[in-house]
Amino acid sequence: MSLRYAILGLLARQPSSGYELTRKFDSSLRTAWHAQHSQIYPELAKLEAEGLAEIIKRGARGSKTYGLTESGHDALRHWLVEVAPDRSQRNESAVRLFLTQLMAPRERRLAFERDLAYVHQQTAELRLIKDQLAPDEPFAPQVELGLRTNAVLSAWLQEQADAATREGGDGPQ
Amino acid sequence: MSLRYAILGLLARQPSSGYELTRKFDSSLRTAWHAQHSQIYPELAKLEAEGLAEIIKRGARGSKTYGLTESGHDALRHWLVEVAPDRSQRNESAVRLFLTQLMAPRERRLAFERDLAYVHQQTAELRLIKDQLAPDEPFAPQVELGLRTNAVLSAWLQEQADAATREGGDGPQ
DNA sequence: GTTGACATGTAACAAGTTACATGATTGA
DNA sequence: TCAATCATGTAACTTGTTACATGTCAAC
Repeated sequence: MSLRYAILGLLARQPSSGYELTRKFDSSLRTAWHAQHSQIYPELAKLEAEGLAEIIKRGARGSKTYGLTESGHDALRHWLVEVAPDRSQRNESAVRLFLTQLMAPRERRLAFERDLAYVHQQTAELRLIKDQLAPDEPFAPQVELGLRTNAVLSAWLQEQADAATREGGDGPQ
Repeated sequence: MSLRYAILGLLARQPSSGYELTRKFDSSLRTAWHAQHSQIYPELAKLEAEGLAEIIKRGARGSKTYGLTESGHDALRHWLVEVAPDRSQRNESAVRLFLTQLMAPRERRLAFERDLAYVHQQTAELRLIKDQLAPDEPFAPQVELGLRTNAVLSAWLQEQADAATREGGDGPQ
């Protein structure tokens, strides 16, 4: 049911259309939860049918902006405060890291460098977000956590890439 | 298809039964991928039918120990080296962190403390694993990464819990 | 003898992906 | 007018969860 609450949470922060939610799942929620538009639209319809969300504006090109109803806010608060978190994860990159020792040093080095490039790019995006943050923005700590986590990850990946090189990964490049 | 490769990867590290794999998904792979036995047994059957895994031993209580075939090793290597990683994630705890500002200071503080307890417990488990690691164990760097990531996370959670307390979370305990 | 861990499986359902399908609006 | 982006939806399929179902073996 996390998709449902991720949507309720995004709508609580800012009323949005399905299209806008889809982009938010690809940007701000990228590192937390993934969803396609084909999953979002039916869920919005269900939320509306159950009275947790409502259409608050119909705009151009048939767009429908949804906002939370009172019971939507209640359901979200209840989930955040009372429901025990499900700690299970699905993270393919982590599976790959777990299995890197099965690769030859050269392939392993390349895999670490590929991940490093991804983390660097993500860090650049986070820095951009941080610089554009309004001074009263309550979202700053989450950005800070992302930057700190990325710093640790990228240092580790660099160490591992170097170790793989020493083991016979025939040097950088 | 990550489940398939997670299983192939675990079998490459060590031939195992479905029951043993189920426990590994709950322990060593806990922070990367989650799977129940009801998903693992049918997947093992498929892997065998496709010639990627084979039963190498039948033990007590009907247990079947699977190992990789040559083409199983090839499929795994191909995935690790050639297939572009899927970076999308499903992490409910991250969704919750993203939404913490929607809670009142008191509830927020309790949520951070709940997460802190979980991270502390997980850190203790990792330290235990680290101490029991054989000196030649190639898995040590992954444990180290877990410890470093947890250190960053727990420092951040503590800062956030303190901030929530200052905002009106009526003090620890 | 009965509890608990070991061990494997299936069926019904829910969640998520991929592909298909359609149409509006903007800017070059 | 053409391409890109905005905007919503559905259908077929795959993946994952929950619940049901069965049997073995060891220790108490």
